[in-house]
Amino acid sequence: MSEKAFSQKSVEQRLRDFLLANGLRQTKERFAILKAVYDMDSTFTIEELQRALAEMRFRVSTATLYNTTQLLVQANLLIRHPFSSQTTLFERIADEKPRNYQICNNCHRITRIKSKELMDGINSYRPRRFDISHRVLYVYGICPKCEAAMRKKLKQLQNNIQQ
Amino acid sequence: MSEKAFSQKSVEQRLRDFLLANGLRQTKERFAILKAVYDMDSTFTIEELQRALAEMRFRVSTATLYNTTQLLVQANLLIRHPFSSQTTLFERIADEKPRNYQICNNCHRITRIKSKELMDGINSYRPRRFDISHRVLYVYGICPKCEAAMRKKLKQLQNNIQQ
DNA sequence: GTCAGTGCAAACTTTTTGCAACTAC
DNA sequence: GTAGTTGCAAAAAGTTTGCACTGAC
Repeated sequence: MSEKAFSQKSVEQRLRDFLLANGLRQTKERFAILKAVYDMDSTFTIEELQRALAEMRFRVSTATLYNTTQLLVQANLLIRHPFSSQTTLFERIADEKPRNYQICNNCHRITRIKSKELMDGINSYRPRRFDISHRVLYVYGICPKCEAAMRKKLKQLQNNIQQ
Repeated sequence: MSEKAFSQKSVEQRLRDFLLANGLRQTKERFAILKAVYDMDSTFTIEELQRALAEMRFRVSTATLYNTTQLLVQANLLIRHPFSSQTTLFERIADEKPRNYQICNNCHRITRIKSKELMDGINSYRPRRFDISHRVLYVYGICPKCEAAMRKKLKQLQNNIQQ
């Protein structure tokens, strides 16, 4: 599915189309998981997704969750994130929202970048033979908090040497 | 370490400085691993790094590899990638090289994007209170190969329905 | 009725941890 | 000498797999 077609259909319809196009079945699990995914408002893990479904009184096995999230990623309804070390983080694909993140190398805190200029800069890239679903930018560095902490530490060390 | 200071020092010197600034020891393991990392020319896993070190006749434990890669990431000498599901992929930080990747949602093939315009668009973002080490852009979508395959599949399906 | 999809549990892979031994400072 | 580091092995965490059962088509 191309980027432009995004907001024109409901996510349920998009899933239906995807399943049909690929000869896959329309199971209640898949739609329940889709709903749960779109009820989450930030990034989430498989485990959190399972808890959310449990609160909806919908039990699904872990295996199905793994299968289905993979499927939703393929259907461009879900995005799979890098940040964390062990666990995979997911996030629903919510149309126009810019997906630009700032990540601290030290404390690993993640913040969204809201810069129209940056967004435009990224969106200006339009390859000919590659049907883009979405773009994600990660800006790594040291956040102000950690920077201050490091500076302080270094200063202490220098004082120790001088003594 | 700020972006500008990048190419001015050798990687060994940068590691030395980082260790000093943080009161950490200068062990032969850390420098051997750094060398191995900078001898790799593409992305690599922990396991591949261990093999590379073995070829250098340098044995290190897995635990040390995990510790040290984490340390190198903090020192802005190494970057930790998202792509793969299970295994973490690493890549050395090699200065000016653009880190813009195109990833197929279907076959997961990764290609580097070489677009000066895009690079400039991304680099124009300069936050005030965040010391950037590097930027990574991931452009997700469907590659031409998979697009063709999907189109074919859909066509076949439609033919089946018509029969 | 058939076969894709699901649940369950076991297996597997990757990463982390605890502790004794080592070594940079 | 004394911590910070390392190696080893065991444990933990996350993900995948095999198989029997279920339900979408």
